[in-house]
Amino acid sequence: MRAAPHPTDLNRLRDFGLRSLTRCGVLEADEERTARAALAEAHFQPADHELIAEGDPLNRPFLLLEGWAVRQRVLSDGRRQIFSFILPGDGFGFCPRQDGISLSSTVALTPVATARMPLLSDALHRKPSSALTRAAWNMLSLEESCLVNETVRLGRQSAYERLIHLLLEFHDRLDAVGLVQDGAFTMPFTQEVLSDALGLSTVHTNRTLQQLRRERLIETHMPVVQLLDLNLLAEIADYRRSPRLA
Amino acid sequence: MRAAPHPTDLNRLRDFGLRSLTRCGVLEADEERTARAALAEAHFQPADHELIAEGDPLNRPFLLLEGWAVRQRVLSDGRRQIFSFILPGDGFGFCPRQDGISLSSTVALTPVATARMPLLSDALHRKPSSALTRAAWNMLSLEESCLVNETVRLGRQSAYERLIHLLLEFHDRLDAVGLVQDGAFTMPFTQEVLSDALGLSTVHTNRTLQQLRRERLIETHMPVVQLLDLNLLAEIADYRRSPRLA
DNA sequence: CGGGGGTTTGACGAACGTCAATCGGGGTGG
DNA sequence: CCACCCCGATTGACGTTCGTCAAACCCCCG
Repeated sequence: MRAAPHPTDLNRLRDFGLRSLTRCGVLEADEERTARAALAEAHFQPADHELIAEGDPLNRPFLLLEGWAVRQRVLSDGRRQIFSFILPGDGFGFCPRQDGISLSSTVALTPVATARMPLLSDALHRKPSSALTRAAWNMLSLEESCLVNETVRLGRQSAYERLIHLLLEFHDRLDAVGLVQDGAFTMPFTQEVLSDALGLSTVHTNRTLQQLRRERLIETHMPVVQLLDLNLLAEIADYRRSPRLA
Repeated sequence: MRAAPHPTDLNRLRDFGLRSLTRCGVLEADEERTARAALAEAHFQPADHELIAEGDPLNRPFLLLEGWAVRQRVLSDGRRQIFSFILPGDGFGFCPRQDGISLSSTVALTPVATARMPLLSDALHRKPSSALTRAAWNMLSLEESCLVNETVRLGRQSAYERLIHLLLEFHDRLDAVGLVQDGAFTMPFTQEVLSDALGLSTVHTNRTLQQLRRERLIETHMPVVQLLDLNLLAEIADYRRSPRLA
């Protein structure tokens, strides 16, 4: 828990949360009431907090309102693979099975604000026409498409391509929730985190970043990254915009 | 289309399909009728047939009754990444969104037998207590856990560990549908396919296979592979049995 | 007997990892 | 205000894993 946040902050977080839930259309009156009530009680956790541990039941849906988190698995000798990033507006902690067990752990990269959102797992089993139901599906579906992108990066792309591809994914996902300005966004974590997502050593990640800067494809004033030529970058990395973000 | 299959064959396939649908419990009477009707019309496709193309709508669920298929993406320069294998008893071609679009293509590795199974996507939106609904969720859920395993292999494991890990996954998944005898199973495709799943060159895959044979960890009489010491293999590759298979 | 696809081999090179030292900036205690 | 410290970024030297290329081999089939 952080220090008590300013009320204005809470309002901003609540509005942000509502926008995430209504991305597929307007909510029913009762849904909106429930959502507002849930969003009124935001939780704040510090960086490195383990939000979900391996083995935890996946029956407590959350909405991430602020900050970054990752889903990762740690091998017995300490190697870590980050396989997905959770960004503001993303849901996590739920799965369509009632008896789902997490096979990975979910960890906050930065201080985060989250809200319990039981609504999300309820929505999964309702009429597919409801806006909330579609929003919940969208979240699961985006997760899968990101996982597929990750396997392609890791399996068949060079370090150079991989890094660009991941940066573009960040750009598009953050852009969809209004967190990009002028091609610039915040990447509030160390190069080690980036390396564990890209399957590279930190040294090599560092050198690849330098190369991108030298070639004037990106500019960094950490933690802010700016992509200088989206189209060129997308071509280099064979990046395909995800229709799930629209 | 292959030559018309022998009726005994059709019966075997139908029974196999029913077992897959009832893995989570007995079906309702009407569900079973619908399933039997669908299974009565098996489709047969040759190897290399593209079952689902990139961009196809994901609204036609199938059940794979026989043979192997993969989901893959091909980069613009021809590099291919296979990110998941579809085995007998697995469902494919559906997704919880109504407007889902496939971002990858699904291709038969061998001649395959499939059955249209609209029942599966209907089930997604029904009461979570139904056996069929749980079976449908199970399929999607297994898919995700396999994707996570794949990213860990590709991102943080050596060629040697990767290969073992994937072989163990094949073993467990095939075992769950009765296609393993004595630790031996059929892997009916070329080393190139294996390489495209492991993110390796065929040459290196070949050498890694040889190493496993030399160390007497596996035996091969292609296309049959036998794993000689499951526990040792699992320890080497940090392999964790998936609870989703039970 | 010839041909073709898949497997195997060897030689070589490139991409990436490891180790260890250095740098740089923000925070902290004196 | 300054010295110190610590963590993360950076650099260099070197090693290893894995990729590439090209040839040979093997087996099945026509």
